[in-house]
Amino acid sequence: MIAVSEHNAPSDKHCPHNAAINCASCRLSAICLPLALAQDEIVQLDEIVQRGRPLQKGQHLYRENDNFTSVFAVRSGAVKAYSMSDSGEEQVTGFYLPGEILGMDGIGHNRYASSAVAMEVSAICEIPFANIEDLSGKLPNMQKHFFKLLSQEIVEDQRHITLVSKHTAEERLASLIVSISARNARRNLSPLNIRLPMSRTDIGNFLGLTIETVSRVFSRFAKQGLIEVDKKELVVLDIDALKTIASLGH
Amino acid sequence: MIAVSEHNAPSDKHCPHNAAINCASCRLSAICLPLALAQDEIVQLDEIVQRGRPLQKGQHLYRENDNFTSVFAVRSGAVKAYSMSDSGEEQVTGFYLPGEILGMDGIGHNRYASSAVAMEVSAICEIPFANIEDLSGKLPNMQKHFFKLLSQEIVEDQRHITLVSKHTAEERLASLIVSISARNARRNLSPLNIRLPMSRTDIGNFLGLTIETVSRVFSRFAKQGLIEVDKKELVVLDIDALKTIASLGH
DNA sequence: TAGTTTAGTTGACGTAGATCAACTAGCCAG
DNA sequence: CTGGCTAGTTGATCTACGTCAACTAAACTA
Repeated sequence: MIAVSEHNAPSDKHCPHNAAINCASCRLSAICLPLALAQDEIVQLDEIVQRGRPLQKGQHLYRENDNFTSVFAVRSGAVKAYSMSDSGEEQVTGFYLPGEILGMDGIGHNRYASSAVAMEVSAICEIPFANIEDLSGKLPNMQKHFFKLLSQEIVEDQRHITLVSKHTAEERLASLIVSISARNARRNLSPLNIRLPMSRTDIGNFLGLTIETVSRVFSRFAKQGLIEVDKKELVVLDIDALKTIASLGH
Repeated sequence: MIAVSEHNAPSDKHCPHNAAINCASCRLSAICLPLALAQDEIVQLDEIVQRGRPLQKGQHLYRENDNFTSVFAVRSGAVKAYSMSDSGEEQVTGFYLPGEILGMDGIGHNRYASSAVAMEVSAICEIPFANIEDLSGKLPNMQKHFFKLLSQEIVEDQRHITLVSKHTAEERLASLIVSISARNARRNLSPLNIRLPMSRTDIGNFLGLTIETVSRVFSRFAKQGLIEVDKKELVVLDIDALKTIASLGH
């Protein structure tokens, strides 16, 4: 009934898992490499980007404490990053959708600080970091771009701290829905028909809530006519109401 | 009775507020510029670092949405960073002690994402970011150093997310005490005699707790013989117990 | 096609920490 | 020294969310 996913059967040449044999023609480049780079600079970047076989659901891109070698761009599908604390609990640190870049937490100590796993079949671009450093020394725009990417992740993480430490369950979930909706819009997908690639458990973990609370809040939003939910398919009926809830003070 | 602070009366030439007329002789450089730079590279950095008058308590270093120009290193004193959400609540995003660097959240959008205010009289080094970018293009070690700094802040923020979303009040406060103790040790100050530069309100805000809960947990720790507290002076009696509590799963 | 497993929902109840409120101790102004 | 102000402490009560438990429905398998 609700059908949004663009990643179903990797079959023909138009399939996003195989499309985009280079950065210049990749329709995600506007997200992945915003404004920063000139045409000839993109060509240089293109030479260092590696495009592997699609990852199956559940396959890892890297694991916590692996040697840091590369950052990764999601081309299609969806990836979850999570880390394990001393005490053994899992903390989901982020969801990465097409056009988004992950793995930068590994730069600081030459080891990934989190693990990354495909939540569904995903195509990934791998960018060896040594080459980024090289290229950044030569291309000021490239350097600037990665400084920005890192800085933006800091700002997002700090917003997330506010979210989980000062906001109610409803505000947290509304905020996640609004975020995914906006990221869909950025890729020219419907901001109102959303396929959630992650489980309720992952959502709860990410938002600092239990699975039961997530489920209850989904039900409550549905009862209030803000959304329709059917498993992982989500129809947003009143995005403005959700935005209001999301930015409500505590 | 307990006296730890090194920042009392800025008076003579040995006062840390005025000391260190250059990076090479700054006793904090080991924290501020770890390993990365060669001697002659430090000299180049030194030329772009600006050292202003000491900031008085309550004075701002920058404010949220100000144009981003520089990052800052704390030379003495202590600085608090905080941001304001749409809904108007304050979120303390970090405490910065001597040798630590702040302001990097401004790189991403050319505006600071937070405000920074001195919690006590503080001496600050200002490093214009345009110069850092320049120098990073020339000195690979410099570039690498700032990539690392940014990445480490991401990792810390993610740990903080785990702390506030999955840990109890006792675990959060123990974690903060252990962190400040370790940062004291790094500067060759006593890890057990600590002066907390921030108010209970700031601690609570940072940890996602109310001031009352912070107060109660301090009292409980004292009753258990783990610490002695007198206002902002803190004596750690059992650091191992605190470390155990801090890393306890939820 | 029955039987098991896995993901999610819903309800009843318990609890950590928030809220509200009273109180104490410095500390500055006059 | 007195009165008001600010920062912190402590107690009594309330509540949002966690916990525990029962249930439903796909999806997997044998």
